[in-house]
Amino acid sequence: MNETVVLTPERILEATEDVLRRFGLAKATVVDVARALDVSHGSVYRHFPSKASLRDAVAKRWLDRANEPLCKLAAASGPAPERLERWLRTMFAIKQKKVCDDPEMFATYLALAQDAREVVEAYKDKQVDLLAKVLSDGVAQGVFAIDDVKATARAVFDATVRYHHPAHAEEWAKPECPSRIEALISLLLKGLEAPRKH
Amino acid sequence: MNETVVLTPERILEATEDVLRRFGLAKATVVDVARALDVSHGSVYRHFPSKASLRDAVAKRWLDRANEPLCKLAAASGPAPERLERWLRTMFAIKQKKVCDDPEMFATYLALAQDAREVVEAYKDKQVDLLAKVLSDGVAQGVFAIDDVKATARAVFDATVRYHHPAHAEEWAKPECPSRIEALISLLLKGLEAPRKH
DNA sequence: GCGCTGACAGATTTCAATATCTGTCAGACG
DNA sequence: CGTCTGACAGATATTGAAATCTGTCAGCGC
Repeated sequence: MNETVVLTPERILEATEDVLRRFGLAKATVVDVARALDVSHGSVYRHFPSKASLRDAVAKRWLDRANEPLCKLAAASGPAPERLERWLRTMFAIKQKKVCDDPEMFATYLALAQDAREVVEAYKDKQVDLLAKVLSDGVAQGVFAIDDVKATARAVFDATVRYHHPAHAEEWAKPECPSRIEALISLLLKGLEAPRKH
Repeated sequence: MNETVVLTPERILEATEDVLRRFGLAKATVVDVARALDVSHGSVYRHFPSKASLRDAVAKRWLDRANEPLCKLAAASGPAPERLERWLRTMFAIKQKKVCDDPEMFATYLALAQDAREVVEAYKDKQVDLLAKVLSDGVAQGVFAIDDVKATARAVFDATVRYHHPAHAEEWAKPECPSRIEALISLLLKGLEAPRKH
């Protein structure tokens, strides 16, 4: 079965990710991808209409993989404040890990964030939705007092931009970073909390 | 008196600012500055040891001018929450105005922020100090409950990064921006506020 | 037929020669 | 004397010609 290996979008994405990692976003070409797959570059265009769409698809896959732990956390149960804190810290950790371990892919993501809005916007919206889920759980539990959950989820996302937006990546390794994250999270939690009943 | 106009650092800075505005950061050269002043470029190097130091000095002047209204606001009296909100909104407005009215200088500032840390770091520290001043006034007034004023001032500064850091400038013109600022500020104020005594 | 190839036009990138700029300094000029 | 000039070396930027890449498509081979 499969005596001659078929060319699938999946295989192309795999090869593209390899090529990107090997040559970097700036140097990688569609011809390189085709060479890696041992086909003509015309064949690649049969599956993806443009180089940009190929790059976007790779980035989307990468983002989806990165996002998985956050989806799970948002779906979990337990006290909302703890879950929110955990969710935020996990998001920061994922980003920081990526920027260290997979710098070429991170550069790709950064370039994408700059000139191919749609994919990244959708991804952000998804994350805000996850945040909103945790916040509304907190409201249901009576531990958060929030008027407009969606707007507040956005506000939390905006407030933490410094620790998840790639534009600030170079600051994440600094020694004072953890304590600043600490202060930020506790300020935000205090702002979300419902007044205690005693 | 002053029959032959003397070459002062001040005059050089003036001319440099003009040249930057005219040609943009990428194209402006020390030779251009010298030409504008009708001296040889060697003379400019008598007052500034390098092109970078000249650029930094121009940016510092520009930042100081921009900062002035914020200093005044921090020094004012009145209820801290209102002053904090006003201070933040003023900072956002200044940045937004600059990016519209003076795009070349803003580009200079952006480039500076990327590769000449010191000047910009000092400027940020100053702003955090101003914020801390307002917060500690609020503590004195009994309207803010804050453990570590300095750390909280940093947290507020970090939380609002999206609306004052040049990396996010392109988002400031979007229509949903004001309502997101609204949500962010009210979340932060809620986090700072002392529990009401009734 | 279906999927792939390879040649092609136009756009983009590379590369090396050339020009310009940065930063220095010995000496002119007042 | 102190300030400024202008020539200089090395670094950086510009330029335009050649190479490469992107995206298309007619036609080959299974």
